[in-house]
Amino acid sequence: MQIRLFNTLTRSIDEFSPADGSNIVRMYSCGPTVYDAAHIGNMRAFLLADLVQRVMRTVGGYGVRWVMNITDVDDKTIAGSALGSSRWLAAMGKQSDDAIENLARFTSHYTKLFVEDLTAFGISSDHFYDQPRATAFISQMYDVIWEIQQAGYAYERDGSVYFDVTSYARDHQYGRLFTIDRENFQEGVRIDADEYDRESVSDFVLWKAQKPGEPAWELQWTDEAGMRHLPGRPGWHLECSAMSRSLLGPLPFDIHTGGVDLRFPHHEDELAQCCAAHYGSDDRATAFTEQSMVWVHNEFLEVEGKKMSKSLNNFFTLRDLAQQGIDPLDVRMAMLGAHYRSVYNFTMDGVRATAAARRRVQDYVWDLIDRAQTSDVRETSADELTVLAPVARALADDLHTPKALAELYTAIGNAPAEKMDASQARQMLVELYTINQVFNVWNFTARKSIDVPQQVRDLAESRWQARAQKNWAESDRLRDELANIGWSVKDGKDGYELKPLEQ
RNA sequence: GGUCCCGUGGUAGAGUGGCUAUACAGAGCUCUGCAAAAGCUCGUACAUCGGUUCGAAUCCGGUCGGGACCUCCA
Repeated sequence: MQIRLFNTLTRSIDEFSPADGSNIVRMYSCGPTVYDAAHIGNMRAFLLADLVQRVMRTVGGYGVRWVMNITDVDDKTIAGSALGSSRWLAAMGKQSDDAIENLARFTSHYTKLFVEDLTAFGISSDHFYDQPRATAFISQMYDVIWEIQQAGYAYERDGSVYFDVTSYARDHQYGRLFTIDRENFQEGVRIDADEYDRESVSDFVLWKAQKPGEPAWELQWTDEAGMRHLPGRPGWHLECSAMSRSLLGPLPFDIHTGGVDLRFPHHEDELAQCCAAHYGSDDRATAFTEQSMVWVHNEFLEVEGKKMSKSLNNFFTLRDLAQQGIDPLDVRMAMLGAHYRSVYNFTMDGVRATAAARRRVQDYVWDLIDRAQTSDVRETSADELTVLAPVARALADDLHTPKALAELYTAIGNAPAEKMDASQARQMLVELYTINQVFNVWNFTARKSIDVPQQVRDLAESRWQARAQKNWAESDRLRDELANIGWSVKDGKDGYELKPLEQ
């Protein structure tokens, strides 16, 4: 099915097709900086990335080569891993004298948490082509810097190397993902000019000089002053340029995802680097200078109508929510209830409502499995869908998950399980299973049989006898007794069903 | 200061010139000894003030409110 996506580069909803004409979508997603556990705002961005790649597979029928970077070197990770840091945890082991090793221990701790969070959030490790760490691609970053220098857009100052935005902007368009008012740039409220000594405030760092005690790698740099080694570490944008072209090249690849805040400066600078490096490389004759054909950005979320912030005490990680008894998959589905390009208002009531809706559909799935007398179902092509075709169409239309869910509920409402025969139920299961390859919030294995203690069985059996004798008082008494020990009983026509009471 | 987005029923959230999305919650009904589940039915919302129009939640302008970006934040 033809997929349409809003592209920040063109500012319009465009029909998607892979740049190289193949059936493989090459996609790069900005991942986390691993200095802390990811909060739900971060998770929304990763969910968008997962949604894109799942829609590409299931609705678009493509194969996907999906890369999500893990940033394991930056100011925060360096500060957190520094000797004597208050953020160093016992779980990270003992600190050594080697700053790079400390950085690696610190970041691998949070990388592990991150991978666990992804799994809990319904994002499958199997779907990744790679989750590269920045520090594993230092030499590829040297190459990018070298090429940018060859193109004439890099200069060194006090041991740091900067990207010369002014020169670049003379030759190429700068401000493609975000309208930049360079006239007013210097009046900006958050310029902290003392941090860098660069020629222009709009220049950004490619290689940041080492400060005492910091982990550092050696960049070999040659200019009019000769060749020297610059101990330092990569600038923020550099890793993404280097890793995306290393793992997804040749450029352009197809889709780049991230949060709206990354449009500028991060993504703007990233694509400028790729473009600049291309002009300094040996194969500049090749036609493409573009990094990615499509750029997809998700809006932010608010919490109870307010910006999420630590000072407002509304700052949540998935782990915080899990401690309050909230299933991460309910959070996933709640987020999918809002379009990715609109601000999503995360509320506790909203998640509870979503949990109820999710459970209702899950019960429907289990009812279908009972009817179909099998849970052995496979994914079908999105083009083969019948009753759920409108769901797939909504997903193909710029990932319109709220509309897709509405269509799903409508379709389910039109097809009650109790009116289906086995083959109808099987067909519906196949369609739901296929759609769930995108949503990934429902379970298609048969309803779990519950271990019922003998004592409970006995009480329930006595109650069934009492009912048969129309001894309603005794029956109700036994129901209360069961409730007291945590079990509910649901009467059917020729039997009853026992379930543990919800906590 | 500059650039830009948004304000919809109790809640969440689509729609974007005429045809009351959808879900959760709520009410009524069917079924049922009762209960639960399931199914059916219902509620007529679009910040505010003006304007354009036969007709506006939808277009235009003002006001109020929330939010984003403007160099390391998803």
